Amino acid sequence: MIILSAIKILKFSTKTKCLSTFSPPNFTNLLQLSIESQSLTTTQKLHSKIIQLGLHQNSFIATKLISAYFTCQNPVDSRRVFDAFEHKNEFLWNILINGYAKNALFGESLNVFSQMFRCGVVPDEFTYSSIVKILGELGDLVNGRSVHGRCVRNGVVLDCVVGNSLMAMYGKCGGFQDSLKVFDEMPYRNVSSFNVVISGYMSVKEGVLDEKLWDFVKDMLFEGWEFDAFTVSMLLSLCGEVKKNWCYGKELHCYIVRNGLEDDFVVSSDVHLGCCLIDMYAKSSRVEFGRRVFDRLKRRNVFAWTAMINGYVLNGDFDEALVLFRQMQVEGVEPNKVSLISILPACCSFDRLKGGKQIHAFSTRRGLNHEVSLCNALIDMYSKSGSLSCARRVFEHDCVTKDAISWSSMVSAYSLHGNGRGAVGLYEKMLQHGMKPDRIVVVGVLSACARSGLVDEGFRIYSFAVNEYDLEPTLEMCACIVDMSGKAGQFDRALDFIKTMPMQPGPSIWGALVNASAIHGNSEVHDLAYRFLIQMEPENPSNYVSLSNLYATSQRWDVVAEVRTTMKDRGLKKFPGCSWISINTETHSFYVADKSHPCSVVIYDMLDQLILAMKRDDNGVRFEDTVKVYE
DNA sequence: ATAGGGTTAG
Repeated sequence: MIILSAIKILKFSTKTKCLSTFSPPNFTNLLQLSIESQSLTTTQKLHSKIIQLGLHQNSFIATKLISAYFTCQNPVDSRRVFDAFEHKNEFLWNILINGYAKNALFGESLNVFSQMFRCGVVPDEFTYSSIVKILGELGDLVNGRSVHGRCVRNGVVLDCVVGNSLMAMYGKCGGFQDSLKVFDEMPYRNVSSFNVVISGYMSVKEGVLDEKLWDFVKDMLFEGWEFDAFTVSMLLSLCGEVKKNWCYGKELHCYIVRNGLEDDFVVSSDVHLGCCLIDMYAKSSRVEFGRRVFDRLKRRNVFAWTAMINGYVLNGDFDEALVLFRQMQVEGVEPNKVSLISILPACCSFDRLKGGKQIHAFSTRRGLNHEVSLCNALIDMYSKSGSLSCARRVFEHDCVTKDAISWSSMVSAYSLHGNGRGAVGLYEKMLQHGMKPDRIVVVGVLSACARSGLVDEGFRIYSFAVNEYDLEPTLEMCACIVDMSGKAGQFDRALDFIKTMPMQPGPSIWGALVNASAIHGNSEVHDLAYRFLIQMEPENPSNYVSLSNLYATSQRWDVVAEVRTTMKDRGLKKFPGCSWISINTETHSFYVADKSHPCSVVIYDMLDQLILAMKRDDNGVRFEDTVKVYE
């Protein structure tokens, strides 16, 4: 609409040849409109008019024109305008550097920077802050340091924004200590300086630093600084996590309201903070509070919808997530890659496979199906929905470039489907492709070995990963080994392994052993493992239940009663596990020995027959054939 | 005009 009227003005003025209408300020306004609407054709029309009228040497107009071409992703034309301009000032050079950076042409930006020197133009603080940012984006610590030195020598380091950009650069290049040093030496700081430090603390992401970050934020408040939207959004992202220090999500929300920061997303259309709030509430299991924020947003862009959908998914409300996913499209917001990745876990069960396939088809139509992160989510979805073959198809055909997650998702898919050989085979293939195994894929393949009884394979894979790939063994990896040997009844091997483990065995280790010894009826190992387990986790009801179950199988009812009494004394209650199945959108759930279902008699009868069939299957009769008889 | 913040997969 705006741009249409701009063109109308242009046509009218051309006809009337009224030159006063084209005084420079008007042209800059028109160019500003074409920047805001990112319209290349308007920019080109304005450009030709400007040349016709001989206004292309006007520095205001040239600047806007260069910016306009950059925002229309036409850097070549920006450069043409720049080159044709005769009296270039540093302002114009800076525009060029930034324009290239906005188009991710960082190399060009750096070229312009050195060209500036050759032309005898002195870069100013604007130039330096941009260049430093670019070096940060490139992770170029070497040049970052040398430019820092130059900033010190020519004095621009005293500029607050240059200081902030230097800090950010060091943070992105892994030099957080250097970043703190710059902060300490800054003569003038603003809130952003503090924000950069906070962001640095967060990207280092070590548990120890959490405490220091907390202290830093407290000091910031103590010195009288006020959080701005950037500060709050970063702190909010720490709140959903299970770390004890950061349960301040609600307080931060209050801060937002008190300090008028809510206007950003309720009055204006900057929904950034709103998204952070939705995410924080979702991660704190308070998705309904997030929904209230969502409903109040002035403008719901794809980020907002995705954050809300992801919130419902995280909290297990898959139906509501799917409702919102449809609604966002009805309201004309196009889901992006992240939206699709977020909704996919809502389709991770057999009864939702159809929905998952629809998402897959949708992504293919939008040309997103080769995106590696989306492929990985699809592999996981298909695997959890029971379709190993579809998972494999995505892995082979859609997933053109495979990353560590692609391989590990596919390995886990085989594991989940009880195909240990398939998992091991794929893992080996991954190594042949020159992919370095990480702790997660190793856990995936080891759990596959445990499920399929591939004990020797498992041990071989473990020591190869540790010795040849310098992989630090994790507790989870070790638990897999113990689980694997235990399930195969090789308790000596399991116990030997526990002795040589590089870390203290935790509940997961003893739990695996308790489980395995219960299966094999090995009461000696069971007693040993159980003693450790109870000592470590006296409050976990599952531990007592497993003990009681073990003694129940050997009809030691006296011990069973004793365990139950202990549990009662300690006030522990175990909620029984349950299975469910959805038939025609109705969900039926079953507990152990549950006879409450109206069709209970028929169901148990079928179950007995199936068990019989499976037993017969052991003797070479095909299970599928037997089932067919019952259908 | 320059710096700092958002949704995602094993």
